Amino acid sequence: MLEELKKHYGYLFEDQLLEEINNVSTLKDIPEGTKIIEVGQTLSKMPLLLEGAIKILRDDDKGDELLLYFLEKGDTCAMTLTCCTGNAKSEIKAITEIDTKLIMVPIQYMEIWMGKYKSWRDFVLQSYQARMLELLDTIDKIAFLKMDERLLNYLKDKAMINGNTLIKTTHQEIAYELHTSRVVVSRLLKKLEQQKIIILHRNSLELLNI
Amino acid sequence: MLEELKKHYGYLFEDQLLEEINNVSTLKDIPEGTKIIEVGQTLSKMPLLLEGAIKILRDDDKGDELLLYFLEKGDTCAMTLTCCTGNAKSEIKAITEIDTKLIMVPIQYMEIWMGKYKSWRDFVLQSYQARMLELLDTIDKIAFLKMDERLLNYLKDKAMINGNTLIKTTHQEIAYELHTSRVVVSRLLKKLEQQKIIILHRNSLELLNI
DNA sequence: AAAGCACTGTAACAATTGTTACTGTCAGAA
DNA sequence: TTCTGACAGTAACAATTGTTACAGTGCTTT
Repeated sequence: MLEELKKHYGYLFEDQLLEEINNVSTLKDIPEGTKIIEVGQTLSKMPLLLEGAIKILRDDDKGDELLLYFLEKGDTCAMTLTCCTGNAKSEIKAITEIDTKLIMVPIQYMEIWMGKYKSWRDFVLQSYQARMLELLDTIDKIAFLKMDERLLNYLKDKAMINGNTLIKTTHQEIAYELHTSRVVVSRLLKKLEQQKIIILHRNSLELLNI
Repeated sequence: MLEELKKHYGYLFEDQLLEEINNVSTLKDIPEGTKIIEVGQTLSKMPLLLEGAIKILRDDDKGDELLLYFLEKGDTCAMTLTCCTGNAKSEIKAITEIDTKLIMVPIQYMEIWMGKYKSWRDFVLQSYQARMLELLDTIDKIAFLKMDERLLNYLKDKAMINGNTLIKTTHQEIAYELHTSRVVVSRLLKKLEQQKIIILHRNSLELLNI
């Protein structure tokens, strides 16, 4: 595990910290589509991504859902960080977008390392900042863009994360993540197809003109 | 100034830190309606609120605007915090909502105190967390609520912050902050008046049934 | 007093988004 | 093969939000 840690976090953390992480953490391989964090769940470990991608969703009590952003390798879940400084319940839902490899660190080390390692402090602050900017970006998209632009945006993000212009998903799933209805998604996707921006298949679609 | 610092931050910071803050900071009284931070502005000081309230707005290049949240006493601007860990440009606009008293701390101390004082670390992390939750809340409102609900929500927040159910503003200003049009706001306000939830005046309105 | 200006009310209409309903298609299960 | 259920296409309509245009009202300035 130390090898992989060094590969992905070696440029951030000193050897001593890498070793500490290695000593207290567990490595996990998680298949695509697995729910790893639920809203309201109490968290005792924070994830550090090695490979793969995770989608972070907002979920409210009435079944409303909305995609916030994706996490990639080198990222950590800032929402987990917040759990160490106050409320311990998750405000979000996290699902692996593709097969993912990550390290779980017991959250008590978060605080310990904050005092001990500047590199860890910087990492935590940098994570907060990155997630903050992602949230702002999400707000921009919801507030300032129309559904057709949001949809195209979503497809491009998805293609990027998956490293593939062939996107395997259903109209219903897209509708959930953009918080709209399946019919609206079908309608707009059809328009995108007419504009030769995508090609529609069953259970998948293809993004052209990347 | 030390007196006021102790009054508002004494329960958070140890005496030594309070004194350090006192030594390097400047106290400012800022009248209502003053723009204190603009989008794209480079920040060299971070504000700590003593009295008053500040509204934080998202502003894009095309003149779109959106209210994100309000800051009150004891709060700091997490967006300023992000400037210390990477990009130095502000992503947001800040305007005093009422007369405001605050301390400006040169940002280089942010990093210094992070290593030196646990209480400062906790404060910074706690600020990040609070602002993160505010942003999530903002996203909930934009994504899941209709304009009439958002409007009422906005009016209640505004009344709370000002400590007054008489809200002095124009329909146009509300429209900007909710990112909609003046006509829509007028229309919905009229409905709220018919439902006996508010009373409309010129340049102001009154919130009933608090 | 008259003019100018910001603010509000309202109508009429357009565009976008949401909803319901029904149809056809495809893939896997029985 | 037939049945079933998930998925996609489409029409028709409703609701919400955005836009344009114009009129009236109160305040300030000239």
